[in-house]
Amino acid sequence: MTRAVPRRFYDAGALEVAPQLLNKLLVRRSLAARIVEVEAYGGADDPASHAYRGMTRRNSTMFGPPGRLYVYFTYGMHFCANAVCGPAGEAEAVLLRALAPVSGLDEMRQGRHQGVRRLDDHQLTSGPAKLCQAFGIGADDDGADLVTGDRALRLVDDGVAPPAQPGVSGRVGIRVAADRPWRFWVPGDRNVSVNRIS
DNA sequence: CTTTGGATCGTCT
DNA sequence: GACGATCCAAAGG
Repeated sequence: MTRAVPRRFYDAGALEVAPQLLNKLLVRRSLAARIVEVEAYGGADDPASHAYRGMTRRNSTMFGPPGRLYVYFTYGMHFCANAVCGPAGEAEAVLLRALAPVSGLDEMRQGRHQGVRRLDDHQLTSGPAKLCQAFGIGADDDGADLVTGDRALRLVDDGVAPPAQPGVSGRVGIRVAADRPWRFWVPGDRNVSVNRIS
């Protein structure tokens, strides 16, 4: 059975919500994929967070109510997506780093028409920018409500529990506070983006 | 197999 | 004006 993830799920801080997000499903129309890797980002207390230096036009969704999607543009060509957590104003969020495709693989493959070579299933959503390409997530989806599905993006629970003992490591791709063990993944899943442990 | 560099531009200093 | 919560292809061992 499948049920929507309720608003109160996001009330806790990002560090608490992040591992609970593992094995939940991201759904958009006929597309569905299981969350297998995430990272927690704090607010004013986390130097690696976009919210560290206060609210700006770019990060304002982080400062809003929980349960919404914070989408940002980076490296001149990539989007990444986060689930906003905690009370409004705290500006905490969980970055979706990797998914395991469940349905709609052909459409995901189309969204990711990059090079000429054929992509294996486990390469469709195995990275924060890749999963946005596969799901067609862009600037228009910043602020999307994951509970009401106002942009067709929802998080649902199909009964698969989060792993009792998730993989844990420092966060990827940041320079400051990289030692905080705030990255979590489903052990053994082939879609996890980085397999180095540190 | 690992390492490196290019792409590409909105955001903040 | 510098730099990213990245990805990919090409070069190197």
